[in-house]
Amino acid sequence: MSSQPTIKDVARMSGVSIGTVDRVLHHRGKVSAQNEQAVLRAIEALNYRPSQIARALVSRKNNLKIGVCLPQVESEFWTEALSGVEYARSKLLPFGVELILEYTYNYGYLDQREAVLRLLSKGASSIVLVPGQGPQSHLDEIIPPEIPYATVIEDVPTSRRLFHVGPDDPAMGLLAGRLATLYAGQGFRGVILAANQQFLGTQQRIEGFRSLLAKHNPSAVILETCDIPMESEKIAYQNIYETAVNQLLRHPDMNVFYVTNGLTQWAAAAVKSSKRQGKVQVFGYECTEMTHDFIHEGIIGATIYQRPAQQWYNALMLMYEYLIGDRTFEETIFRAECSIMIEESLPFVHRGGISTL
Amino acid sequence: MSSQPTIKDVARMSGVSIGTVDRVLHHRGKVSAQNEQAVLRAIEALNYRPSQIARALVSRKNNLKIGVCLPQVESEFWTEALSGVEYARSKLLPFGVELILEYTYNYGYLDQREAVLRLLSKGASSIVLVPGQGPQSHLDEIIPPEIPYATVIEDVPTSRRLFHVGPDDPAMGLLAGRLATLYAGQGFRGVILAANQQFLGTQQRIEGFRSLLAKHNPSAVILETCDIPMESEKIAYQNIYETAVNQLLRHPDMNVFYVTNGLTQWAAAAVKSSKRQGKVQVFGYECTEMTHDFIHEGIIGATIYQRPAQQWYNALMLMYEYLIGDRTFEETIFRAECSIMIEESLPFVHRGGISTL
DNA sequence: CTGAAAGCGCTTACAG
DNA sequence: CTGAAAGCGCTTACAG
Repeated sequence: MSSQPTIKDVARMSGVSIGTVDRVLHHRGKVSAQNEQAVLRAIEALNYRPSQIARALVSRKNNLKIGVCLPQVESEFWTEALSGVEYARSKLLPFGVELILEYTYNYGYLDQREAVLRLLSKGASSIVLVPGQGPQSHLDEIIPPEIPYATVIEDVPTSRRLFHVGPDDPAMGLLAGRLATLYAGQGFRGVILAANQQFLGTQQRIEGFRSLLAKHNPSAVILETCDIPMESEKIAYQNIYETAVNQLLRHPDMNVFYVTNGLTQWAAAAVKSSKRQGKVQVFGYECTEMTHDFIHEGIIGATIYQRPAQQWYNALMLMYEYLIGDRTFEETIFRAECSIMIEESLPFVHRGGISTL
Repeated sequence: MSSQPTIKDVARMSGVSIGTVDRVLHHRGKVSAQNEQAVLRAIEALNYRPSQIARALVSRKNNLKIGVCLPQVESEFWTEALSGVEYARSKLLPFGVELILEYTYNYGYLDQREAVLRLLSKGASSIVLVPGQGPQSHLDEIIPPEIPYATVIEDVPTSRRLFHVGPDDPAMGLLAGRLATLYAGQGFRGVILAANQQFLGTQQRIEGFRSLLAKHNPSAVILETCDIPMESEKIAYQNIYETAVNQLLRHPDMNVFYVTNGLTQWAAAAVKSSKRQGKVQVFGYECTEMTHDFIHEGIIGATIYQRPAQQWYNALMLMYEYLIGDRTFEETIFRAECSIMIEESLPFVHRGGISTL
């Protein structure tokens, strides 16, 4: 029942001033080995934990700045990611933390370099970003070594990133395979529409999808795997739509589309316009108003929703906890919790936002 | 860009001391009408919001006490609920909020009356609880009108509860029906094991389950619906196990068990011991280490996991936000987000805790 | 290397 | 009715 020990208790117990306790707490300044030991012992003995509240109150004046960098493209996926950032901002503001946003406009790393420089010039002391495409080492080269950073959505495991928050792509592929198999059953004849095939995640999803079929639905046939060019999101819409239309014409007997990313709804639109609904069902990812409707209509059988807002929120909170020294990472990969969107599960999922409201 | 206004800014703008501002903020003490107006105007003009951080630091001594009342029964469901309460406690403690726990030992309302009285005598100024069985009005009678309260898991919509956090039972029934249909397909021959049939939620789940079958799997046959007595959780384990064993003997051609609650794993155990795995698949609710294993073995096809820890955490945070005057409720029902547990979705779900880690 | 002091934004006695 | 002061537990200059 006695209240938590404070820095004062530690100071008294170890016979030093609270200033010195603070120094050993943060490894800043010099402390004699003797005093350091005494303080460490006292912390241990009292099981002292610094008060986040007091820390936050003080940091009201230092103003921590976390830089955020994500693609600005016209899609609901990134809009939703942004809403996670905004939510984190509102939670962090009272703790004296400022979020600074900069955007990239394509998935390249040159663009990203510019964005990172803008963040740094605005005073960001740490960064959370979606890595662009480029050499594995590009993040380490772009971001100065004293700036801690973390990745979201896409990982660069060989970089010095502090941690990564993102989906488990191989598992997402397996799950998609299972759902497609459950709905399409034995007569499975599918076409894969693969966008962003240069991304490791896309490859892993396809691999997972195929391996589930191989194991649990051996009679399933994959008629074709089509690459969807993705220079921009808008062009990608058209590309996938047209590709889907063509595939439907080419394969009168197909009954499944598997789309490897959030473009799922456009393949569904193609199915609808071709009047093949009821004959062809779409499986893919993410959750928008359109996918919602297509699921109700039965054109989309299921999607797997990776909750980008939640991922961004989690990533920013983790970075904050790290910055205030409250958190270390033994495990550096944090997997997104995904939701299975089928007709009967729609009522359970808050679309477009954070679940912890 | 300029930082948040503080109480000092309000004081300066309205030409009074911060003490006076504080008085109007909390309607305590007497303030001249003139000064009160000035302060109110300044608050409005600056859009001033008191810092929760500073407030928390001051109230290191606990002023707020939230009473919590839940069943203490030997089951992983309630253990998990408790872990949500503990998590909320750890988050709330630094803000000077104390959670007081009292348990009920059966689902009756007389027992609950005692628990509530104990909470009140310990100084609870608000209550969050799982309503016991009894007349719809019993909560309003048990809990004094000046004490705000909220319900979790089970609702009493006609009471004056502030809000309710709980699962959407009809939808959970539909979803279970869909999952069973996807796995069992056309030759569906099922037995329903219904525990706690006196609960409205149980009835709604069964209703949902049946109606999905009627609509999407008309050839499905429900062989029997068995009531499982639930005097205590431990007795219920045995009851459902024995009932399942008997049903397996009676119906050599059955291939589905639908269990209406967290006892799912015991029906699965019966299937396993009868050596009917591969022939009979179980569908039901919640997620424990045992269900996890049974899903891997294919004995359980799917469960729907309502995340009791998350529900409790959400409910307590909502109550806190209400108490500090930060929140009003236009909508009073908050639906639990449920997860579909099938073999391929197991990697996505953190079992037993809070997802926002 | 170390300590004393100021201050983060608020609440709570205490004096007028 | 009102204001000035002390203090919640920290961090950050500033002096030794």
